[in-house]
Order: sequence, then C-alpha cells, then structure tokens
Amino acid sequence: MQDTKSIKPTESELEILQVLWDKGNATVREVHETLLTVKDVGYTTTLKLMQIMNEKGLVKRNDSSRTHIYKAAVKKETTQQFMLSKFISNLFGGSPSQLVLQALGNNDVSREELDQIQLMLDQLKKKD
Amino acid sequence: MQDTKSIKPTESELEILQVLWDKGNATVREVHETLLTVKDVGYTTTLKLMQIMNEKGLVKRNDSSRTHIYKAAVKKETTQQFMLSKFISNLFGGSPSQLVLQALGNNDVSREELDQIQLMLDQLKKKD
DNA sequence: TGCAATTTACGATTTTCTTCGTATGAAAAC
DNA sequence: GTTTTCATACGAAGAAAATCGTAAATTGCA
Repeated sequence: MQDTKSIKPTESELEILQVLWDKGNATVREVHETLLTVKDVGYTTTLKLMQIMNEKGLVKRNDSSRTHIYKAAVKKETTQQFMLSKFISNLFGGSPSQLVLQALGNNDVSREELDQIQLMLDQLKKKD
Repeated sequence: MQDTKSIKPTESELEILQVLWDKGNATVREVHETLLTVKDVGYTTTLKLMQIMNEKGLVKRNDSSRTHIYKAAVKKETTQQFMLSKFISNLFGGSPSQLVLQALGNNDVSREELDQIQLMLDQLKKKD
C-alpha cells in the first residue's frame, strides 16, 4: 500500500475507492452492487473503470481465480490529504483555516464531533 | 448574483472565478494576465473559457463597449459551500468533522487562525 | 453433455474539458 | 489613409473521462 506519485483519482474512481476502503477486498460485482445503490451505471462500466485503476496503480487485484479480487492500492488518509490540499488551494486560496471555518459553519456537526475537534485544537495550541 | 442551480465549475473555470472574485470586474485581458503568472495558456483559451462560462451563467458580462467587462455571477461563499459538500461526500463519507480533523492535523495553521476556529467552536457548542 | 449465467477483455462511442488557429472587425498609431 | 494592434467569435482538434456492447472463456447446474 505505497503511494508512488500520488495520482489524482477522478470522481468515479473515488467512488470506487470509497467502496474498497470500506470493504477491504471486493469483487467487481460487489463494488458494482454498492455503486448501484447510489448511481445508475452498467456493470461493464464499473469493470472497465477498475481495470483502468489497476493499470494506474490505484488498486491491486488478485487474479489467481477467475473472479478477480480487488483492493485499494492507495491509503485512504494519504489520498484524502493529497486531495484536500489541492482542494484548499483551488477554492480557499490555500488557507486551511478558511476551509475549516466554512466546514464548521455550514454543516451539521454533533456534540461528540465538536469535542473531538476541540481536542485536536488543544493539542495544536500546546505545540504552538 | 443569484445561483440558479449551482453548476459545478471545472478546475479551469475555478481559476478564472478566483480572479474575478478577487478583482470584482475584469476584462479577458486582465484575467489572462493574472492566469499567466500561474500557468501557461493562450489568450484565446482564456477568452473561450470565459465565453463558455458566460453561457453557463457562471459569469456575467457587460458588452456595451468593444472590450467586454466580466464579473462573477456566482457568489464565492455559495460556490465554496457547494463544492465543499461535494468534496466531503466524495472523500470523507459525508462527515464534515472528519475533514476538519484532517485539515487541522496536516496543515500549517497559525495561532491567530486557531483562535478564530476556537471562537467558531465555542459558538457551536453554545447552540448545541 | 450441454445450456445458462458469470466474468473478463477489449474496442468503440460519447461526452466533457481544454486548447488553439483563423477570420473579422474596430480602434489606435503612424 | 494605411498599417498595426487588439478585441471577439467560432470552429475544430486534442485529451481525458465515462459508458457500453460484444466476444470469448469459464463455471455451475439441469
């Protein structure tokens, strides 16, 4: 599970990665069934995408049996971080705090989550 | 400046919107000069993009004089929010707090910014 | 055995995004 | 007045992403 050069996954690829991160291992069929609950797409489309992702190195597959078993080849946290910094520079002029303020201000965050964020904040303040 | 259906701007369109949000009004030439400081692109490419954005309703233009004057037709905050929720569901399984934790944990945030976030956090806790 | 279902491979099409060349006309410079 | 510069319009090519149809192979079962 090493990221070589951090390839930017497309949106469709991200949907597939989400499933794989969640399930660990999965067949094309499984991934496809999961996607169907969210969007309308043909089986071979999912298959093709996963084949391309394999070529790109976004996923790995075990093809020892007829039905291939796929798993993510990039770490969730690494990918999130990678995409996050792109997003911050694309939309928030490179300011992570601006993004945080927006995210907190306009989304539902539970009490538990607020506390969790508070913990993180306390830690950061100490280090300062 | 009303968002009708919130069209998702592409990355290139976002770059142009950034300039327009910053400048308020600008000609194609001005936008293009600004983009040149960041990327290498032809003048007519910028022009074409801005024309397309005009058709899409992302920008408005005043074409009463020969040199058209453009301005953003979508609000910065609205667009940020719109894109942010897409991003959160694409990469953080719909959990804004997960995104916040990642953003705080892996980016440089100054003391002042931390304080600002603390303020926001206090407000949210009160409301709870 | 033989048929139906399942799976992969692969090519082709479609769509979207990006880029740029060229034409045309207006304004400015000479 | 002619030339040069600068602006828009427009079409089209190129690249990237997404979609799907069909063929071929394998498996499982009637």
